[in-house]
Amino acid sequence: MKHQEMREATSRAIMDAFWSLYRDLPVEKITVKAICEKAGCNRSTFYEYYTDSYSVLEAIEEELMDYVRRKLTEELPASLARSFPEIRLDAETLAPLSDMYSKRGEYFSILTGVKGDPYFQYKYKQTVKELLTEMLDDPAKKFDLSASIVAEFTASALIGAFNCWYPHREEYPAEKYSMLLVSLLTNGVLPAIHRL
Amino acid sequence: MKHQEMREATSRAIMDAFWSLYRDLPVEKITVKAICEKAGCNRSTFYEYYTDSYSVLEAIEEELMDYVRRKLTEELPASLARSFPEIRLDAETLAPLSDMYSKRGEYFSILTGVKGDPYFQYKYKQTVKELLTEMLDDPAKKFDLSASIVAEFTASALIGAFNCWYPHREEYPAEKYSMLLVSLLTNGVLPAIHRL
DNA sequence: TTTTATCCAACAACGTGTCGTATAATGTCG
DNA sequence: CGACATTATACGACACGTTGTTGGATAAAA
Repeated sequence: MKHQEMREATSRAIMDAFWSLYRDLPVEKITVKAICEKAGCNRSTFYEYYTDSYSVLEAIEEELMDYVRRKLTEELPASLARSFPEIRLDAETLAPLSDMYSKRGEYFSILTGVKGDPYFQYKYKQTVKELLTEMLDDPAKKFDLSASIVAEFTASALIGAFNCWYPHREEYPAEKYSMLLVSLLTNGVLPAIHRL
Repeated sequence: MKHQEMREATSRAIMDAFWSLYRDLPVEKITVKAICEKAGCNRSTFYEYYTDSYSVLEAIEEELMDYVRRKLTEELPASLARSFPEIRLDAETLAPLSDMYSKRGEYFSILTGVKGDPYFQYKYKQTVKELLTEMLDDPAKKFDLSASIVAEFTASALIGAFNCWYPHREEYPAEKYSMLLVSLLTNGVLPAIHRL
């Protein structure tokens, strides 16, 4: 095997080992030793790739965020543009989103869950917020605190709702879920409660 | 000083020491040693009160949640009842909330922030969700997944919005903030964006 | 032949949790 | 009131595990 391939393979083995531990344990309980035993590499080797357990988590998050950024700032806007002139929030238009969640759902679910990483939530929300504020007509409003609060409100709501739905995605169809979301976003929470 | 008073004083000194460290550091960087140096007690003494650093955080959260529960399930419903027959979401009616946030705002801000504790967020959301689902007319809906998603959506949104607003509370009046929230809840996000 | 990836063993440093013991203040009971 | 038991805390010591580093060995790749 070539050296470059080996580096990537080892780096990935460490990431995967970390993740399989992270499914069950909080970060602080995950030792470098345990990671290396799972990854099948020497503990010294670990330190040639990462500085500590947390830096593995960061690397995983960074990789995921690259994926998210591609989906949210390239594929989704392109898909929305195709629905021109109106913005149709239907299954076809939102395909990049459902694709993203079906492929990486577990990562989101765990990272934003009870034993997750608040710093990931922060980064994720930042990206969602950027997307939302870019949709504003008036560029001056982008730095407005009200706009910022609305964006944060929305991003948090979407993440929370996803976390609630994801474990039940088998019984509760994705179609129904995204319709509920669209309704919540366009009409507000209070009307939705009375309509339940 | 009486023994009981001493116990409470020591316990509180440890909590306060922990919190003053927690303002700057993530939990995993907070050692029992550092807590005891700040609290001015021996490390052995620490273990007579708590099992580890995390259990101090839990105690702080538990105390805060008791306060939250009292505000949300006693004072707020009482205040809402006084606004009978209509539910007025004005400053006077929402006084228990603004009181809570002005007194414990820093705790919420840090615990639900970037270096915060996702488990606290979970517990906090649970309480908010309980409050929201209790407001439903039809008791059967309480266990409905849709209702649960709407509640989670709302609770997450409120927490996120608060975190965004809190650091700017001096420039951005609480009145304006709560009006924005009421508008977001009753009319939805999308109309609010166009109205910004 | 040189560079590179990994392995291995050993190291000091640090934090952890648990002891046993000491001491002083507090509470109880005759 | 005074003797005794209880309690909160202090102190020092201990074995243990994890950490991050280092120097040297091996084997494959360039």
